[in-house]
Amino acid sequence: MDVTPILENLNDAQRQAVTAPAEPTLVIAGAGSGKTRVLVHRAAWLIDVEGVSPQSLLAVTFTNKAAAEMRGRIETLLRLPVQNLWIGTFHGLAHRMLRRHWREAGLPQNFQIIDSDDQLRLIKRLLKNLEIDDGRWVPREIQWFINAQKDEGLRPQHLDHEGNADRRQMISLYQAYEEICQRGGLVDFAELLLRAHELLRDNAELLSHYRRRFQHLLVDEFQDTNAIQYAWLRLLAGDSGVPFVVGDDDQSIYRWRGARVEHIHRFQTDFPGTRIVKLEQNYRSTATILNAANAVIANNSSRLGKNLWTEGAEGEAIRVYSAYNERDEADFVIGRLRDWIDQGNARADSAVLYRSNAQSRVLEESLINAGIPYRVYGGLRFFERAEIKDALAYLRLISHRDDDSSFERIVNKPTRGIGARTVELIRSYARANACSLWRAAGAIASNDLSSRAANAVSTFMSLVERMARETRGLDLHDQVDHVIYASGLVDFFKKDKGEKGETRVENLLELVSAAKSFEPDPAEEMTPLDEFLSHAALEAGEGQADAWEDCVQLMTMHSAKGLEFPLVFMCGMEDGLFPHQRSIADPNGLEEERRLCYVGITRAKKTLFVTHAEQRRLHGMDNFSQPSRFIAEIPAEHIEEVRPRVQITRPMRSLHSRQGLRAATMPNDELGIRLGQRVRHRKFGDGVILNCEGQGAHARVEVNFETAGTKWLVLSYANLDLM
DNA sequence: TACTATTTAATTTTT
DNA sequence: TTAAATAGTA
Repeated sequence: MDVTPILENLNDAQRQAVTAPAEPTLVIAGAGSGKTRVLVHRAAWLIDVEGVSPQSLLAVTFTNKAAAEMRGRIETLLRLPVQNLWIGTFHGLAHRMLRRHWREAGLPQNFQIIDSDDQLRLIKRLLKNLEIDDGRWVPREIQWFINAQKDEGLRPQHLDHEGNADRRQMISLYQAYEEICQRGGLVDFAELLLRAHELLRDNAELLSHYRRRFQHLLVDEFQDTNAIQYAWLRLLAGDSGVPFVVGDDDQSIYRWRGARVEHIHRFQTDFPGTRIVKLEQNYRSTATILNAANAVIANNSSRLGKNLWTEGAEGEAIRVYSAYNERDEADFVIGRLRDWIDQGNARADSAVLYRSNAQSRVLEESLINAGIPYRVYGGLRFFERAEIKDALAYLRLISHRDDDSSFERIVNKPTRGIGARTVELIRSYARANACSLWRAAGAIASNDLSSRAANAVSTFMSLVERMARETRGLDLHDQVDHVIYASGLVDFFKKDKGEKGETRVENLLELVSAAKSFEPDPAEEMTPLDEFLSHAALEAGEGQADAWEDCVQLMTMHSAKGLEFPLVFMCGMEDGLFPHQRSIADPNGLEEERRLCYVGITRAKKTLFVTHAEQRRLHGMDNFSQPSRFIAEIPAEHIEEVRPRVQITRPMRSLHSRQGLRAATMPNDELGIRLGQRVRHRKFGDGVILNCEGQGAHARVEVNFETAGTKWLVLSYANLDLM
């Protein structure tokens, strides 16, 4: 057998991992060390060389995109399509099992998946039903609580209120939420995992079937598995399954949503004799960038320990720029981007990273002004758009009349005279009789409603029945097409004035094409419609379109994980922003921020700019902050400070206040600025001028405040009062 | 029911 | 600042 294609171009460590014997294996893979590569080649090795049937392989990835990419790469390597190979996210795989064994899992055959938005609505409705004050019991917090419990594998009955009344209430809300979901055949994301775990745990036959089937379990991004995912994996592996997991403890950035790095440690005790392979050679970044990243992450405790190295060049120094404010910061970024583009580089090879989404705004404004095309990652995705969810709700109701969450969503959309009063009556009937809203509506329409309301309700119900009848037997996309018109949604959004309505209609039409290109899996026993609906919930689709255009990439550092760019900017590197204020006090939080910083730095292949602003407008308030402590953690020899501020001669359009304009044009002495002058600042209080430099718009003064300490302030922004 | 004024709160996000 | 949710008004 010729194994060259599978092993060529692998380094020793990679090869060792790929060809490891059938024993539990933990691959610690640093950033840019060829992690995905190892997984792909491992799968190919098992199939092609070890003769393992694709059917005996289970591969888990973090996102759907990663799953699709992995499948593609395995097929390319093997030069044949691999059927019967289960690759997917934990959620996707759990879903698959639940569909196959819905009966054993205690679910209705056509159970529906709800996303976090649906979940939140459901919780809000629940609170209203129980007449619980949603000011004291914040829906988001309840949602958070429920998901956190599920992530840990805990049902309400496992929870103890610990004598705490608030906690007791939370638990009973969790319980009530579960009952609603069960009645409506609704399954949220965490529930998929929890059910799938219970399914295997409580069904010895199923468990042994799957254990026999899946000999090899490949897991990507292992550091980001949560408790229930890990438990499922361990259960599935049993004593005979061979887990092969790949992860990087230094890139664990999702603790806040249940991920536990500790699983990397635990893996070694749960699977005695685990073989550990470390991938430390980096093929992405320059030595400078790697050394900087290594130095930063070295400040974290309890690491597995790993040092990235490269055979590549040292590369250029990391450039650090201190901006006056966020606009100056943006201007700086735009200037460097211009240089980059002028040198003939692709815009798409550059990325601007930030800690929180709010920071993108200023950058976007400047990019628009400069006429540089850009794309912002994140935000609403296709299947999350309101109009799409409306259409899906109709489809779901057609498939599943008892789906309360869909019922509520579209019962009066487009408006058909079923107002809050009527819906409230339906709700209370449903509550009293423990039935679905659909049934309640049917029961109530003939008795308890005013004739007008009763009429409206029965019109709605017969509309749904009619759509169900008329779409029966049609192709999926014809069903969708029929529903968006028959429901009146298209006309409803057409009436919306302006571009908004137009885009909504376009999106609805796009939904029809999505249905057209959707390929149902013949192996599944669901109807194509149900399969499409699950797909929509499980895979929300791409964010923005125009992915093909050559443009600058804007995203948070979280969404940058797994990506790489020749040119990278890390913006807003200030204490309070990054590390974020809410993480600073907690050592665990701070370490996670540091890992995020590590992720950010290691995105850069060649050039890295780090910027921070002395003053930043946040929530409408001016804030002054220190450069991020992470900057100080980068060894000085890798840093080059950029100081173009003396030459800046841009017009100060950004000045809003009259004082600002005056300060921008008048010489300092006329403003009364001299050493020793007492001044007052609205935030820092009283102080004395110690020093000053520059004239006009760029004049800065050093002030020693009585309470806030010594600070450099830009005169035109600081709004100092003379005393 | 729809529009407007007021209040409130403000990481990170995939499934 | 601003976006979203809520309360109040026509």
